[in-house]
Amino acid sequence: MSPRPAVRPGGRSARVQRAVHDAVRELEADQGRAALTIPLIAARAGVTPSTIYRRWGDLQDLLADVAVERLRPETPPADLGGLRQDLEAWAAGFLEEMSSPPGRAYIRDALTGDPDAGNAGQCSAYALQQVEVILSRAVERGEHVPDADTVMDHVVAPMMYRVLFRPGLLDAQYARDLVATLFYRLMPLP
Amino acid sequence: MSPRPAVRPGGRSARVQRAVHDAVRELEADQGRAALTIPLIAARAGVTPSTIYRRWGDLQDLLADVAVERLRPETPPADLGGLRQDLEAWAAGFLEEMSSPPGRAYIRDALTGDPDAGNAGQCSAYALQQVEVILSRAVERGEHVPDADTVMDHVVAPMMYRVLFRPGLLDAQYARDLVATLFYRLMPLP
DNA sequence: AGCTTAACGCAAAGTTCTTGCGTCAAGGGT
DNA sequence: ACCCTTGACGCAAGAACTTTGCGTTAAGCT
Repeated sequence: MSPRPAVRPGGRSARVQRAVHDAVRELEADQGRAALTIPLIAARAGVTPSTIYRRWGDLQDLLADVAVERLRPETPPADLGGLRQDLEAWAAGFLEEMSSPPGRAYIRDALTGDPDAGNAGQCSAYALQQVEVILSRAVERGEHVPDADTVMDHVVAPMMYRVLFRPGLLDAQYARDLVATLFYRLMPLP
Repeated sequence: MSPRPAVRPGGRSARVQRAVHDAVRELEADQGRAALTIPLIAARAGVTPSTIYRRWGDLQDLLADVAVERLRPETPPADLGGLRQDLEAWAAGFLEEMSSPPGRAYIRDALTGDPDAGNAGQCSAYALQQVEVILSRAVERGEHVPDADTVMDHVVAPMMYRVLFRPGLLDAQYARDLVATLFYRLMPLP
């Protein structure tokens, strides 16, 4: 995993981490990402630069840490009463969030400087978890459901691919089309 | 697009670009990516650091430029006589290349520091082009073929998603399984 | 051949990064 | 409740990297 701290999560360390994360978000909003430097962030957070260098390593690692936190879903997927509706709504919201400029920036931050894909893996785990909530609710209703990996491969992956590699080919309908393809062609036969 | 030069592609500029690109690859092989710095690259290439700063901006932009060049396919996809065989072979080779440590590193380099996804878009265009070669050959044979975008969404995208977000879930069989799913479930009905 | 101008080298100034050392406080034990 | 151990922080000096102005070179054009 990346240099996520959490070694001694007590009072002071936690305070520093929060101050630094807040400083990153404030400066990012104020000055834009290109203006971010570690000395600047440290000054805003009220710590010395060397503290950040020691805990996070470099700017990329710090931004990756912040990005993963920002990409964590805040609420479970809405329950609309049926698998198809739940998946469509979740996929549309997910695509909306990920294709926005800040969303794309966070994804790229989470991907960079991360040889073993620890941060990126965490993001994928968040999405997988949301999908599994939707699927297990559908199972309880007695619906036929696809594998979570099938949803990841044929709904989440195409959206993320276009977000990262082919921006401009994205709208809310695309998410619904992928779910439709999942239902009409990829669903296990009942 | 990124600060790719090409403004005055004449003798000297071309020489400098080649020397710098070569220096990046040599140092990357010798010392590892973590050791790369612009002054080091400049020294190896026989230019002054300011030349690199002016032409490429920073290390990320330079690495992205090198990565796109390295990710350009060197040969058209093999013609094995049938769409399914061609796609399976190409997908397996593509996955093999992209999932290798250097492959993943190049992809991440191409993605980073690239707000408008110019470099990443180029990589996707390379893959699309290869797919289109395979598909148009199949059309000439009179085979039924899927859309290129369908192949991108349901074969290329899942592979790239796992390369970036879920390493460890990858083997050559996965590529073949995706092509099999394309054929049995996603193909247009004849 | 001469002209125009993008691109390069050099060097100085500014900023960022690294590192050693002393200090502080979190977590744990007596 | 108090002390002990140790990870984390602040400070400051030194090193490395980045930026920038200016003179020079050579590519592309007429």
